[in-house]
Amino acid sequence: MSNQMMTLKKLAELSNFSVSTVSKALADNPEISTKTKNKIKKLADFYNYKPNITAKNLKERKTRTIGVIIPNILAHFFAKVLSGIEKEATEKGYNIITCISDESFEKEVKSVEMLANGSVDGFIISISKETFLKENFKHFQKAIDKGLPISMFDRVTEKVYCDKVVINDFESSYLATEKLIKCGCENIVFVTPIHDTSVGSDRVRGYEKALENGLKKKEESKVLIIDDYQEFTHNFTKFLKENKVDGIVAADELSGIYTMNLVIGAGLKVPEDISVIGFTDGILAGNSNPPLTTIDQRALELGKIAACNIINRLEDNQKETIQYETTVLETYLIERGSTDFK
Amino acid sequence: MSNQMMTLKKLAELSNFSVSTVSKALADNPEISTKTKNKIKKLADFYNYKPNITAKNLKERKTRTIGVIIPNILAHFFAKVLSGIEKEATEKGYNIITCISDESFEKEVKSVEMLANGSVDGFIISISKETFLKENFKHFQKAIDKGLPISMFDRVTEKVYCDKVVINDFESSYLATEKLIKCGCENIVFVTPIHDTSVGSDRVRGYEKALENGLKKKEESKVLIIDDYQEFTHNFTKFLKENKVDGIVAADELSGIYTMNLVIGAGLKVPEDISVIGFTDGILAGNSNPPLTTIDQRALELGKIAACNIINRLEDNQKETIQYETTVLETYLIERGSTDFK
DNA sequence: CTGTTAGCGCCTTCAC
DNA sequence: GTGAAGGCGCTAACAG
Repeated sequence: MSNQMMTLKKLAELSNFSVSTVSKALADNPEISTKTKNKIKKLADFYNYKPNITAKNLKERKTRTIGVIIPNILAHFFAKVLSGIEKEATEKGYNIITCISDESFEKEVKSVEMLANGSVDGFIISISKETFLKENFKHFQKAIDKGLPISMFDRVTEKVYCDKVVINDFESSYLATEKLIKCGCENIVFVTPIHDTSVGSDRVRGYEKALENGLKKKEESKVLIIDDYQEFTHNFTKFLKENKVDGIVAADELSGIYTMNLVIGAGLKVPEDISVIGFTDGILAGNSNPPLTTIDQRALELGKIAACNIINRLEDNQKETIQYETTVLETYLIERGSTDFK
Repeated sequence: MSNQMMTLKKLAELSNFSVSTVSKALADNPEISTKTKNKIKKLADFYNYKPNITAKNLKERKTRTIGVIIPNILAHFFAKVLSGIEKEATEKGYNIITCISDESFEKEVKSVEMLANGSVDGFIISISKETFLKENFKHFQKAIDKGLPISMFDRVTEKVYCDKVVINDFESSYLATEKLIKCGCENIVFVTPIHDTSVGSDRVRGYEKALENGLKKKEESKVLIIDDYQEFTHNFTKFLKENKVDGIVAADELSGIYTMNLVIGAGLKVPEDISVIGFTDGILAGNSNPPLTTIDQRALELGKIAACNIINRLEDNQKETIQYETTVLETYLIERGSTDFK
């Protein structure tokens, strides 16, 4: 904030009115005469006066700013959700302060605590991996107890009572697996870099259920967890040699593309030898070779709804009465070149 | 901001000390006796007291918040720069408010104006396409005149006098083109979706200069501008049929990948028939098929330096004396499968 | 119609 | 050692 800003006080001195008259005039208060209003408005305009937001915030005890805490911004999915949030927030006159937890519990806690000191009116959060591992959600509860509502998206937990928006991960994963089964795949593996998260486990369950229902002969599910891509490269290539695989469901976009490239690198063909489906309809999926069939994660809508949820909550006056809601978005399959009927 | 926050005043009532004593005690002011300090600190701890940032900001006339205005967050390059900014800012105790101009002049102006009312202490900006087209940079100058410094990155303009950080776009593009010439390419086209920007025109110049210096026979440069990808798909496919092309330099990552896919889609081989080089070492380039040779744009460092620039400026007291600087980062070529010696 | 006063929460003289 | 007072910039209740 600079110190050469025009203030009501200076404007009052310049115009020979009192501070409150100036304030009222600029607010178009009917108490003030048109003549005075015009005089003051002209002056304010001339000096390019803009009311100081910080002072206004202090007075009104709100900031019209939302804290957004996401695990990672390099994943296209989160970038897209963020753009959805930003758009909605801007339209409704809110700013967003973005913090990246980088999948770290500690950073997440710090970000919440730091922003809970009056910097924001509420939060939009997608939970970090480490937080799921620790099963420690106290920092969220503390914020809520302080009067700062939270709106969660995608990675959520039933341990915290607040508004949430997710896609139907179980069904989506079921759908993807079923699609592969219909394509004739009989040895389908599930690849996941997000095994510890809520969405990760829902997607595994959907995959397993689809196998259980769909395949004639009983086939055990195979879930390959990615902690480190280097390591995975080695392990998966080995796995491909030692096991029959004809279908892959990947829990996100990058792992889908990455796995597909490993398959191709191993001399196999996609989709002829192995079909691949990923999650998130991002920039990778549309531009890979072959293009990746995906479950659309509806990132923009997730962001929009998450923002609406928190803003409604903030602007609602009888806060106690409204129940918290979990919105579940339906998804659909976008068929591209990485899957095919055989 | 919630209304159930602990304040100095409440703490004063609870402890039977005055507000100023409580304030001093918590600030570890030596005037206060150790006994009182301990008593008050314990109480503050118990009630999880955190000083209200807004009030502090008003008092100190600063926000420790930086406004970041970028054209687009879905491009991996900008997401990466943003993560670099966020990291550096967080470490130095600053928050960032992010606005996405979406390449629109109007949104950019609005964002600057809105944040210039006391929401932020300064700006980090990468200029929108439309702003370059309009050649109107007054909104930046106004912010600076108000005492809000600006730090620009990547897309900059010499019309505004402020700190800047860029890569050596001319040389980088020269390098990329030269590389193709060394590979034996003789019909190299330049593809650009950012023709109107500073970086866009520098890269075209680098390409043209390299052609001029490197090719034996005089070959005219061919710059294909992408306004709309749909349209480009049609035009470029036609262009490929009607013209001899054996090398492509793309001004960013997506256009590189996209063009490569069009080449492959037309039945040609990369790199055997046509070599391709793009800009930005992003997630697309590393995972395409073949992987794309690129000029690394050093996004993380750009973000870090842009953040350092603005923070140094904000924390510097004899503002007048320090000259504005433009930092130019060297780049390097990351060779992958889309180029090859013939 | 206009001005005085008070207060949002914090910090910082200055007085006791 | 502790407290009272004033002010950051704004708004609003209350006088005049």
